[in-house]
Amino acid sequence: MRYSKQREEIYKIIRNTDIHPNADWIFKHVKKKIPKISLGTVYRNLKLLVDSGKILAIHTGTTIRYDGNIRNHIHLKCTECGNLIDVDTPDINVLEDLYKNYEFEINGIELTILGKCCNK
Amino acid sequence: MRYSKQREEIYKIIRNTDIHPNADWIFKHVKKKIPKISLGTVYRNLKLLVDSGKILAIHTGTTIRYDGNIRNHIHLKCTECGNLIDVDTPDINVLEDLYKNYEFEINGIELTILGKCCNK
DNA sequence: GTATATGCAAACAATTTGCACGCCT
DNA sequence: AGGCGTGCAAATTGTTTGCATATAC
Repeated sequence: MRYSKQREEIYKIIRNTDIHPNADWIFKHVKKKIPKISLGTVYRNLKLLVDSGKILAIHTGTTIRYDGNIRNHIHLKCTECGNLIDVDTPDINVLEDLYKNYEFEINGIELTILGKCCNK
Repeated sequence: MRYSKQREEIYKIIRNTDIHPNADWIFKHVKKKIPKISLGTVYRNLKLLVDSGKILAIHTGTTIRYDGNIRNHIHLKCTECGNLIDVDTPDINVLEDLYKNYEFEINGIELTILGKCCNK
């Protein structure tokens, strides 16, 4: 993968926020630095960053959201405002143990806990 | 909510499968019973069924999938083929306890465990 | 009879892709 | 110089909506 100014900026933006933004939010923000960037480029780079393990894609709701924190963690998701709060994950080995009889090789988890946060 | 043949068939189909189908799969299957049904009707009824708590919507991946099993449970999701396997959930009270200091009122969870199932 | 549900098609939103050009290496 | 990355616009995919007609109650 070759260096690109666009990809670097996109990555920086994702690393520096905890709101778990979607492609459009990222697009609007990269534009401030690189006004001519196109939405297609944002999507292409997001895919590259996810595939290379630099960021995570969160499939919750209708749009894909992105997370610069690639440590295992859990999201508390507010059903009212969609807000996602990062919390620590219990050790993945506990899960391996719990489901060992399903012949399923665990390599990650996506846990979303639904409820209401203090904004509502 | 008034009775409709269409909604009844859609609900039956979802109850009688464990593949966690998406709207299009459901559409194709209802058509066998009700050939003139439209995709719009399927989507409208899926929303009604979700809102009335008869089925669950699973937001994992790019398309919404539906689940006729409304008991709390966890999905083992294969990253290769997208297959979802139902497994039991640890008591939700354990989670309430674990995250009580976030001022977050838990009312549900969506846990997807990623890995490889025995098809691959 | 009246209001809700339907079928159809058009609209919409999120994401992907083809192509000519530009810029890393 | 060569090839990967970009900008732009058009294409795709999944989902929603407006409207006239049909159907439950």
